[in-house]
Amino acid sequence: MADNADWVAAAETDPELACPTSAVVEIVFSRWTTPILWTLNRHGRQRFVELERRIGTITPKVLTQRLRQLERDGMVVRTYHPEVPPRVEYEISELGRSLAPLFAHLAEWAADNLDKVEQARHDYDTDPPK
Amino acid sequence: MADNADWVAAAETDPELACPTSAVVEIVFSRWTTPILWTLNRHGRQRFVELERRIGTITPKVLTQRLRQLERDGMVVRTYHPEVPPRVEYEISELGRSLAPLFAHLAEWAADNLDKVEQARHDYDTDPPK
DNA sequence: TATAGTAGGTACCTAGAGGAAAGTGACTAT
DNA sequence: ATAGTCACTTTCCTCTAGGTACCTACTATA
Repeated sequence: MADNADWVAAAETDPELACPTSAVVEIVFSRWTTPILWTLNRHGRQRFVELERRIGTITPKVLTQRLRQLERDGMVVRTYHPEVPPRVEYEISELGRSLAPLFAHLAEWAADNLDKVEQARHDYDTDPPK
Repeated sequence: MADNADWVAAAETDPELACPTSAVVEIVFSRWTTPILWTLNRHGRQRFVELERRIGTITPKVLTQRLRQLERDGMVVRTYHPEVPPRVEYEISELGRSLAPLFAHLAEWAADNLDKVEQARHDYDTDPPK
């Protein structure tokens, strides 16, 4: 069903960019967005510092930037509690959750094919062309 | 089927990065790779300049870089014909073609949800929080 | 008194990605 | 003799994503 015909058909919708997925790739797969969405989906509603600690290597500045972007795109819902100390909670939106099957698909492809990529890299590096 | 359980199950495979899809995202969705793979899949085996013209805005330097990377990752097959002028043909590999359903899935999500993202952005911009 | 915790904001800096433009080599067509 | 083709390569330059470090206000705790 999701075969070559789908791909070709979808391509017709945006002939000028030669790739109808460019827009969605920028939204969904720009830097840090997958770990953030993944963590939010995995652990449910959580606070800024929890997110920061779970992702591990992200800096607060960048985490804020990405969360704002995801909020603007409607993928994440931010709830501010005006307390002291301040409390802010982030959760994935319905739109964000609608990516779950896609992410699962991606994870499945990775499980099936990542070792092939590794193998190809090894082959290329041990016997470089020309 | 591809629901929350899949997502969670996949997450268990790489606890340290908090996101099992990071690796595959870098391989498949790094800059220019989707337009290149899309064009290769759409128009079949083709030469460097054809690719260049179809993608439109890419520079030869970057196109070469991305094609090398895709070749190393086993997504693209390069064939060199030592003629004058030189002739090089690129085609998508079997591994690359195995991404087709995933890309179709992505295009489907885009068709269903891109306008929601647009709407969310508009709402955010016309009535910014706080 | 001073320190920690929270959710950021701000200023500064650097590395690296990517663009522009020209060059290359070997041959062909005019 | 000159120009053109192809598939790059090289050089130079810009831009920006992202990192480091420090700052904010307010309170509870030691």
